[in-house]
Amino acid sequence: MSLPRISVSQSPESKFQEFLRSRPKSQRYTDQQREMVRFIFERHNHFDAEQLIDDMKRAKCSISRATVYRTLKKLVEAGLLRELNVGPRTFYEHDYGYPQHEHLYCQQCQKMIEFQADEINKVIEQVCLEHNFQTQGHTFIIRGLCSDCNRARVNKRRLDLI
Amino acid sequence: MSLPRISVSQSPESKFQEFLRSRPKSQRYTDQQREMVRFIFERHNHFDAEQLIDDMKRAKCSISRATVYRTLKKLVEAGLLRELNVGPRTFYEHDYGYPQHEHLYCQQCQKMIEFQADEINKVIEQVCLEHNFQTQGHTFIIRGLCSDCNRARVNKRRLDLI
DNA sequence: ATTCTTGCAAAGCCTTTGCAACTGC
DNA sequence: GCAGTTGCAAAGGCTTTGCAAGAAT
Repeated sequence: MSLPRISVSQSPESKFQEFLRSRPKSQRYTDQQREMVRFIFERHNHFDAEQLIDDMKRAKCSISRATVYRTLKKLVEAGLLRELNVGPRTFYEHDYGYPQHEHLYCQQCQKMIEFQADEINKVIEQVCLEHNFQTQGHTFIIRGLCSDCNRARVNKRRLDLI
Repeated sequence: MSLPRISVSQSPESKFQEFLRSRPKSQRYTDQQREMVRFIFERHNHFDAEQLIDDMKRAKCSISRATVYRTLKKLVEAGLLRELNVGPRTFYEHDYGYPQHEHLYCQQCQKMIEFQADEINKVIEQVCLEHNFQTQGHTFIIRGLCSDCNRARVNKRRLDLI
């Protein structure tokens, strides 16, 4: 959507298959999982489990709530999706084939805006070194009002004053 | 605990009282709230609602689960506490009287380590400028293994090899 | 006296789980 | 055919809420 894709050698689907095969107890790639992976990687956006279930239902995909939750978990493990905790909600977004980035989150319209900032990685590296901490991931979210919502608010205030 | 307090002119208690009085519909400062504010600000740590309820119960404070949840919300609004979303869980920590900082979160032992990094603020400032975004707060959490857990893991691996 | 707060228990959300039927390998 | 997966519905956490009784101003 906003950032350029990274070119990757495998399709998300085959990468997931490979992941499943590589598990200690080899796992199976089912029709439901295939449908779900395709559905998710045909779009790029941020979603949570319930939204995905609704969207897939609307698109006439036949998959149960339980399977969606189970498969989301596997997709995160497989490195295809990234979990994002905004407030108490868990969102998901593409990880595989998409560059590292952070988020602006509009508390008004719930929009997520992606941005890249290399300085972040330097900070992480340095702090981890200092604290002898072995990083496995990070979350950086800036909350506030996006430009649209901000403009709308200013205009409203202006009207209120008349 | 790890960072130096900031000197503040008011006690958390009176700051909260002032906040309550200043509300559109003036709100009341009750015994339960007083007990809770004192309990929280006597220590410095990260906690979630359920932990707090347990701890207060153990300390023989009489306050109901519902009131704890209601009061936590007010304390955040009042600027006394800060919400922290780690995974799907909501933690709280002192905000009033405590300097800005970010967190390392050990996924093994759940420890929270605080650190300060001014560069973060520069990044925020610049990104917000670029996107015409009005910031209201941010979350920056680095997840991984703390030095203790890391050492334990390395030792375990060493033993496994013998 | 009025209006806000409390405590309780019930309801709500989101997520996980036990189990019998089913399906990929 | 075996082992892993599905769908269902029930159960689990955590949080919110309706309401009658109680407390602050």
